[in-house]
Amino acid sequence: MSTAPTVYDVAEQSGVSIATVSRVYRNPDSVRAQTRERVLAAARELGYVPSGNARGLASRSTGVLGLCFPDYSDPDAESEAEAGATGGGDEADDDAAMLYSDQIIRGMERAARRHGYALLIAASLKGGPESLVAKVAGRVDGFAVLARTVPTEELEVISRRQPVVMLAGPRETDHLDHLDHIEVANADGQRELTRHLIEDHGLRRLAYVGSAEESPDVEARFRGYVEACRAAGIEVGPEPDLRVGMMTQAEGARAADALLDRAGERPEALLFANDQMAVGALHTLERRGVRVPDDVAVTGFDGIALSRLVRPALTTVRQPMRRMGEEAVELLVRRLTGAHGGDPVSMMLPVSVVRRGSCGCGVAG
Amino acid sequence: MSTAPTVYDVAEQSGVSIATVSRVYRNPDSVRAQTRERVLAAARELGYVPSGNARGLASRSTGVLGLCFPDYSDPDAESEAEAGATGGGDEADDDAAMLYSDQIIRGMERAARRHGYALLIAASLKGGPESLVAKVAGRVDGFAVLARTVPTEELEVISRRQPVVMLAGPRETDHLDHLDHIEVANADGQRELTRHLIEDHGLRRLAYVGSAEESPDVEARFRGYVEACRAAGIEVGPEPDLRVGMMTQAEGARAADALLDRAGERPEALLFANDQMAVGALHTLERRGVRVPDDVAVTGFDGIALSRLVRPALTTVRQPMRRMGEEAVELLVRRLTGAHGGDPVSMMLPVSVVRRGSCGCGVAG
DNA sequence: ATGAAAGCGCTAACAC
DNA sequence: GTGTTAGCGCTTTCAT
Repeated sequence: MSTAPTVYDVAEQSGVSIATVSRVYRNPDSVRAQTRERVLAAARELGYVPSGNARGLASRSTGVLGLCFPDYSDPDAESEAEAGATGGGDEADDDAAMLYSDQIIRGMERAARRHGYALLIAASLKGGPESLVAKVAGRVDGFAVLARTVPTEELEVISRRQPVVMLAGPRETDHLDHLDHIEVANADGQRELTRHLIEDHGLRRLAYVGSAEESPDVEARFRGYVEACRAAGIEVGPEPDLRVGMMTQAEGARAADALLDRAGERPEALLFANDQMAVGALHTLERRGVRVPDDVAVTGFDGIALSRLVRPALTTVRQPMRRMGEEAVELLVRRLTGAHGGDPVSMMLPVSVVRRGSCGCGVAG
Repeated sequence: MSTAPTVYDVAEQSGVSIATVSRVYRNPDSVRAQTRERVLAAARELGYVPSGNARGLASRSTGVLGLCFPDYSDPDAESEAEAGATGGGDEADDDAAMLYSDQIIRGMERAARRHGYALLIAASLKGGPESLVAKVAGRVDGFAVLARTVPTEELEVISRRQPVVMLAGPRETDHLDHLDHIEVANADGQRELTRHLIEDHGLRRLAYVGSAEESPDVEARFRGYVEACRAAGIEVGPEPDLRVGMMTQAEGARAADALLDRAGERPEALLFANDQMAVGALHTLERRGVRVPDDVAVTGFDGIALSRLVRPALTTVRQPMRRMGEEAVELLVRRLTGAHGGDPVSMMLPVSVVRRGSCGCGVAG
């Protein structure tokens, strides 16, 4: 790979100045047709491709939007799902491993495309002072970050310089007032799902499995659960019945074991703060010969693809991740085109309860 | 948004030279700890974020890999699938709309992440002389292109300057000898699927629906079909029984109509060159009261998520799109790290036949 | 319509 | 260890 040709090479080859070469690419109409052709011909011949970097540097804009997300590689989701959650070994399926972040990527890509932007995606990796965000931030016109991917303070700094929209997580009123923010109605969803279990299925002994890590989303879900219980006159403590470390299938499986082995009456329903745990629990339950939903109902949260593939299919709350990605782009684009003033936008996306077999509803899906 | 701070600002603020600031970020250990802290502190205070563009320009490398793909927005796939292919209206599902390209993106993202690269994705959009590739090419260290996304000659030019791997499509021996290339075993897959229909289900009156556009992949599939027929002593012409324009659900539906309305005996099996058409056909067949697979078998190709969701589930050939994305990155990374010499690599990924309801096999999935 | 020249913010030799 | 000095390839006034 010899050294790449530059504007200078093209200029020389076509007998014009570098300014003209530049114009040919940026604003073709400002150059006489004949000149333009000469330049284009030379460019073709030399194999000239404008350097995006040089361009970005000189023009301070890249035409690229970004997305940073945590390195969510849940080994379970990526392997177990592929190993065939449907029972058919040959059904090993990429789709089942579709993650959260993949849906957001899809949404952002589509929306970015509509607006003529490309999308730069990067998952966090541990690294020096040069964190992930910095890498992305330095290469895009604006970007979205999944909550808790990067230190808040870092975002604080960066968002002073370019549009940033925070995805999920709560609005952090403390420092990040100038950040746009999109979240989903976690509490609403979990409340409605819980209400469904209580009122429609007549269940009253419920157990909730949350997370040990600080996660505003997960806390909001628990809050919704509590609200629904109280509204129905069911007593609940201020804490989930169980908190697990990772919200993975493995932990969910363990959680189910723990809950069933507890002294006292067995719960009629196990509510998990996400689908992965619920799926893990399903495995445990099957292994122990506990029937779902007859002996115990199980519910998740998220609406990942896997939730529909397991048997029984998982009743859950679907988060509009794709839509979130789209809205993120819309927000960024609006900021970049100077729309809505300095006031930070904050939106909450509605979720929907998906009733499937694991709570005792029909066999849809 | 005031103007962003630069190395100069940080240097001044911390009383060092810009070179030192640069070192702190690129090679922290080459700077005395104390100095480093001062610099980092200043950076934090000023809200300094290194410019990826300036960096790329100066160092001629970006740490980013790219992917260009066609603007495949099949309106059917994106809307009809979401409208609930499963019958449950509430099952509106993002997953069903998972495209081809989304799987490749997933694969590339995972692999890129492992190697410390970010991924830049861009779908083609009509544009001036400044085509899509140029935009991507100018911002990445190397990239993958889905076949037929960009003019061959353009690729020819660019691939002289940076690693490019072509996805799908045949190797173009004419001009693009220095391009790496990954394709899937289209012919093998269609041949095996056809053999299955003939030998295992005893069907002999088959009809093949291909595409009118030039597509080497689609042609290879047809070739596999022909081979299987001939091997079984079934006569077939040199052309598909029908060629449609777009390979969309709508066209597939129309194709089914056309085939059923033809004079002569009704075919026992309808083989489509992709899943989307097959799904469209399923709709038509149901509308007309033709039972699948009892009256006629239907098969697709690709293994998109939707294929498993329709009823009956579609028998198809699964392409390892995700794996393709991963391999693409591996190839690019190897090139970038100077591995395997100038000789272009070409690999063919195996596919697998997925037997489901639409051909008369079990009810898996 | 086209050219000249001054950066854009950073890296990379090379000195010290 | 740290500073100096050239660029990297392009955009962009400002002239002409």
